[in-house]
Amino acid sequence: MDAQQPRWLADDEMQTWLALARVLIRLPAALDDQLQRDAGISHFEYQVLVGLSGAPERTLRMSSLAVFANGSLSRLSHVVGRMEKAGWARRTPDPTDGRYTLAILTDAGWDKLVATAPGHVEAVRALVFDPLTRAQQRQLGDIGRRISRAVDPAGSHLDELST
Amino acid sequence: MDAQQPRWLADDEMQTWLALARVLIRLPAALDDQLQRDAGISHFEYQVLVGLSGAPERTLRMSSLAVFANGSLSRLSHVVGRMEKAGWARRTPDPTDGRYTLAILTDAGWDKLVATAPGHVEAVRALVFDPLTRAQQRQLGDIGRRISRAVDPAGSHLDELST
DNA sequence: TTGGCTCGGTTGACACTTCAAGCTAGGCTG
DNA sequence: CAGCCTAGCTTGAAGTGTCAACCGAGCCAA
Repeated sequence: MDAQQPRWLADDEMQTWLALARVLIRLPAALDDQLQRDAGISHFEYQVLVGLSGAPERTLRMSSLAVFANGSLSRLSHVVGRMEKAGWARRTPDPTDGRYTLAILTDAGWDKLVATAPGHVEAVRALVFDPLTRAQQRQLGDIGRRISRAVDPAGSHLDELST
Repeated sequence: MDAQQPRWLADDEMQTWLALARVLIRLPAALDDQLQRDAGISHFEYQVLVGLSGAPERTLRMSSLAVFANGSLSRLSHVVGRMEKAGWARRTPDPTDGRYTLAILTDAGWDKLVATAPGHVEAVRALVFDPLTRAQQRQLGDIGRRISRAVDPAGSHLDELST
């Protein structure tokens, strides 16, 4: 690193940041790969399945589902469109307020999730939890919530959500 | 969560995983936004600039650069193509072995990085380091390296790299 | 030296995300 | 109750990453 190098981080911070940056890139890619390989779906689609499966009537408004799945409404609309073609979901206007659209998980969608979830959970365990001590697992939760709060002060209380 | 819900994680693990999942999605997005807004470049392009800036002669083989920037050779090729048009880099066959291509940072590219880095470092500090205690910062480094190693046992020793 | 092999790199087609514009239902204001 | 406004959602176009096929330089074996 030469003398004109723009101001950067202290050495130990740099090591931490490099490790984190690698995780930020590689971990989602690895999880996506596992889902793609074993189930032919993206992590985002998986989150949509999980979101709907945990909701009453297996039904959620598109806008709520978008928040849950951490994506834009536009992206969700495209994806649910594809999932409708696959027979995993269907859409219908909210009878109580026609401005909303309800996304509903079909039985086929439920079956898809049941078939997919164990393998994915296994991958999360293998890549995230198993390499860490119990103490580190707890630390990671706290650290994640703190960073979350810094990134998006408004939405981070959603961390308390159930599945 | 109803009784037929597919097997999932224990409650505390679930909380940790949800927090981490949020970070995995939102933190890169936030950092990308900052770079896009302030400098009009993606995080990947930024990494390319950093990689070249720290190399001898500000020059690196495409394949080494791809590893450093955590991306595929194909992606790098497209991106360096765009950066060449912007005048930030140029390419030339390696004189010592024509099979390799050398990517070289131009003065304009160097200037671009110098103009961009401080703001980006600031964002990393604000979103990652500031919300954590010193102890957590150290923990995060260790945790990151462990997960890194689990995700990609081959490449994770690169964590020891300097910029 | 010539033919085949390996591998770094490029290219073009396809898929997906994003962005901006548009549509429609319901609320609100006159 | 008529017209406007807001907001949820959809849609099509444009940009970007991925994938697979391809190209060409050097190596090696016959």
